[in-house]
Amino acid sequence: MDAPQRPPRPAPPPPAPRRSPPGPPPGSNTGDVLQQIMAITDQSLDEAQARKHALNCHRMKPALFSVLCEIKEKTVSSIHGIQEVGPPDAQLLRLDNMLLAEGVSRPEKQGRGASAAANAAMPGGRPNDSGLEHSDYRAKLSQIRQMYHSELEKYEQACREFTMHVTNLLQEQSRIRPVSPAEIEHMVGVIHGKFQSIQMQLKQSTCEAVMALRARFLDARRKRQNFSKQATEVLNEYFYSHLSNPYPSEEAKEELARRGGITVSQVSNWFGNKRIRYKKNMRKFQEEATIYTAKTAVDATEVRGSGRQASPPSMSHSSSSGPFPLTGPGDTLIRLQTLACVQPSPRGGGLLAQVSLWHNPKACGVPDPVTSRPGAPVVAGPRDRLPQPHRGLRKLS
DNA sequence: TCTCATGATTGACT
DNA sequence: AGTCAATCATGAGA
Repeated sequence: MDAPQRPPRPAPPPPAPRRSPPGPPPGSNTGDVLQQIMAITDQSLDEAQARKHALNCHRMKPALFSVLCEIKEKTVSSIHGIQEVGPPDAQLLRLDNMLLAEGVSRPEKQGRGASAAANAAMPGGRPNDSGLEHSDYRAKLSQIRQMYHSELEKYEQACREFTMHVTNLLQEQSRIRPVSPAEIEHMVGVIHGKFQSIQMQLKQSTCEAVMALRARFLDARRKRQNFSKQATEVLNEYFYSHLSNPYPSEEAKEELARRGGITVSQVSNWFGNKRIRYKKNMRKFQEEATIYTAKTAVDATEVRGSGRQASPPSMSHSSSSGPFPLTGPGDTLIRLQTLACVQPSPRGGGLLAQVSLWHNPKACGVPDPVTSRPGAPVVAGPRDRLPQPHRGLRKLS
């Protein structure tokens, strides 16, 4: 079909009925065309409706419509090119993968990923480590997940509604202007694309939130943070009340961790550090030892007085030296050493071995390192260490 | 800013 | 696997 010679707008292209209006035949000059247009605008509403109906019923209408659609499609695609269509976004994929790995993408019930991430984030990475931090992390992750899903649902709802609205609108308009199904589909694609970019922003900010959360918990493992006073007291109390054998069993460690609000790994670290530092510089710890052993003695007295146990059973049975009545640091060792000399253990190592290994490899008769030889390292060198009976003892306990 | 204390990490050892 | 010893890294106080 040849292009109309008159201006394309504002009148719809009525090829056939163009002949119907009275007046001069289709003119070749612009004046005639303008006059026709003016005539149309001057028509009453009824007349216009009638003409519209006539146009819709015209036998050439379907053919004309499809041709116009074709032309329009070509024009539109040449203008927009293929800018809307692109490969699946790699970044979006990455975000999806990360959210999936973090357990955020899953619906509310936590998946394995969430708990795995939570475990990984815990200091020591143990599933049973520190319920406090664990639950805190999970709670925050759950909050993020909830927000993410609620926002996602909102966006999807809005997208559905908007798509439906635009589709309806285009279908409505297709009665009066050339709108092909492909164009509607394209429009829907454009809308989805726009909403997808919004979704990506949502995913991105969710990822950021998760990363920040992880950083807070995961990096806390590397970042040194002083223990609370409560934790330090609990650990010190155990250490000084088990000075002859400061090797808590797994159960005792768990109990200490629970009471101090720290992890089992942290308890192990603490005891490792404490043993070494105590041995290296006993003089420095003398005051501390006095305080804590005195405290323990007071507690023990209270227990005897009330007939009740002050500390959990696992704390006292975890080490063979636990139940000894302690009144002071020096007193502790003297009593233990004396006892060890008098009563050698039938197991070969026994208390003597514990005491001598921890404080003095030469066992009895050696001055108490805490009281008599302050500052002097009694410790054997790293390579001439004696065997460690606590291992076997702990296995037996 | 310096120093000390202290929790965490690492490699070797048993 | 648990521990020791050395070392690192960082928080806290002077």
